[in-house]
Amino acid sequence: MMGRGRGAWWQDRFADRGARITAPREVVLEILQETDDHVTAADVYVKAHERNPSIGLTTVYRTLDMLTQMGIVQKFDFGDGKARYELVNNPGGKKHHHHLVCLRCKAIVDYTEFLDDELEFIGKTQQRLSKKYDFDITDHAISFYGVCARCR
Amino acid sequence: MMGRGRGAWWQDRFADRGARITAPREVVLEILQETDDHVTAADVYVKAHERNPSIGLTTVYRTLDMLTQMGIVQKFDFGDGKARYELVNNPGGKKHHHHLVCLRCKAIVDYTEFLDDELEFIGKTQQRLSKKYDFDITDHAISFYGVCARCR
DNA sequence: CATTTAATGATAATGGTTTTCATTTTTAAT
DNA sequence: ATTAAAAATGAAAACCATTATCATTAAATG
Repeated sequence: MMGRGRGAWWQDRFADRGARITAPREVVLEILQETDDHVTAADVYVKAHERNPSIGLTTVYRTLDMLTQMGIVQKFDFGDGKARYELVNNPGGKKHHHHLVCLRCKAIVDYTEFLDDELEFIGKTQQRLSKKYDFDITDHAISFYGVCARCR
Repeated sequence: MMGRGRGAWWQDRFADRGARITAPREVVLEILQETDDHVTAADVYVKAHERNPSIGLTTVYRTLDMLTQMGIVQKFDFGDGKARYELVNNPGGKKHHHHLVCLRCKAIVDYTEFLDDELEFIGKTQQRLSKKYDFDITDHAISFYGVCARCR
């Protein structure tokens, strides 16, 4: 139903990198796929620990970091002292979106509108940057900052 | 030469907010204007302390935070555990730019190219978002993520 | 099965950032 | 000016998310 064999879509990416598919890593991926929020490492840890009490916080951090480096997860910092994580491509989950951040109360609005123009612009820019700086670009993030109605 | 009276461009913004123009704040602004880097709070503190040893680290943090909320400074987190700050509009300083981040070594490339297309896209999107979500948008950030040549 | 390598988890340590609180400075009022 | 009220400051302590350490366990390899 997805990918080759009976593995999930991300398993091939692990293989390419020589990373082992372990129980804790599977649990973390599961959890990320089930949520639509920007979760913190602690959030993931709590849920992971419920399913498998042997999973430690350290491993959650390490796994999230690995996934970030692989481009499977995107790491954000909205300014409240905790990093947030979310799947880059969540099949059947939340779709591509960007963020609108209130500089006062740190509220986050996820917007999915107006992405048609973006597609063209990002595509072209990514290609140019990629070539000029010899980067293997896998992702991007756009954030707008301002003050929300309630804080004004 | 700039703004009204003999004040710097940011003084009016302070007045509007009822924020006082104090010596430590002036020093922090000076320092930010003199650099083209993404400085950490500690960086600013060291320089500020040189000019006026009575300035404390706490005040530097508080000032940077205030400036961020006012939209005068942009705060970044590139994933190395320290927040970075830079002036949004630095007259005579570094020009508008965005970032290309290596997910492995966390190297940052500031790019200033290809901003013509951006101008149009960002302008339109900002206006739409502003209206739809009732946000007073003052700034934006675009980041591309990938793996640099050396890490590949 | 044996061996090597990777991954894990409990704990301790780290360190950037924030809180606390007494003091000082600035502004507004008298 | 003098005084009273409010804002800003700084030293030190507290916080807390994240990372390093290291002994143990699990997985891949031949």
